[in-house]
Amino acid sequence: MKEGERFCPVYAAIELLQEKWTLHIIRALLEAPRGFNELARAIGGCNSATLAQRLARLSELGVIEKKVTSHMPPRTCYSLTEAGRALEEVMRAIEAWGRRYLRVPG
Amino acid sequence: MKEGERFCPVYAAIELLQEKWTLHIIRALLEAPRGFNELARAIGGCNSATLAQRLARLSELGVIEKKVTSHMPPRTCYSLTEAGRALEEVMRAIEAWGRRYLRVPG
DNA sequence: TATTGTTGATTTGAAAAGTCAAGCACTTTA
DNA sequence: TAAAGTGCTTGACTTTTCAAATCAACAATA
Repeated sequence: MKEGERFCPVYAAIELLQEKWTLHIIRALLEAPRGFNELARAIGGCNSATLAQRLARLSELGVIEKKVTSHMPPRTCYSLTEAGRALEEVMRAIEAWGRRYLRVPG
Repeated sequence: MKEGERFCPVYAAIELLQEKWTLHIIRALLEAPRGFNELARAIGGCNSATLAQRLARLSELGVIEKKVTSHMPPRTCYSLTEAGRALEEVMRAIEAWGRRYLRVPG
């Protein structure tokens, strides 16, 4: 919450997007729906405990959707909801900025 | 780095923006240049140790600029560089998304 | 047939990151 | 004269993230 205790959706959006791995998850899911481990690999090796927590939170907020297609062996599919897909504009802005202003360090 | 060890500017941009407080800092500085404590208050009470570290990193990457106008009593002014100002588009996208999709919880 | 490798998680203890409170040396305000 | 403000730094403490082990069931390999 913060910012004088009244709810600010922009502050809340920033709080959400700045959680570690969240933007990477969005980026990967914008590309294609994925399973749990597949997603972990796609975003560059997030550990499963953190990933599970992020996915739970994003699901709870209605940004992503989880479909279980098999129980044992486990098989799940995570995809973006409409709200999630709307983050494509944020991603595009970040991509454009990164390509324009970030260079290989050293 | 990650993503097969070759440098990906988009991955790097995400890594930068997902550091805690970074987006809040950008947002506050897009509004106006500010001093250290003023900035801490504006973004909702980030502690000084973390803030100092974030500002150092952003400065190093050329996103913000630090000007010392007085040594004792100390007085500094942080502002965005061109690269920093270019993040306005990212902020605008985040703002639009937050207002459209985030509601007061409960 | 037996081993190995998948799948989506959860649990562990240890490492890393972030927070908190105090303090610095000095000016301005009350 | 005292209190409050400036921009940080330091060391102790708490929270978050981490890698590794583990699970049951099946597929593919040896």
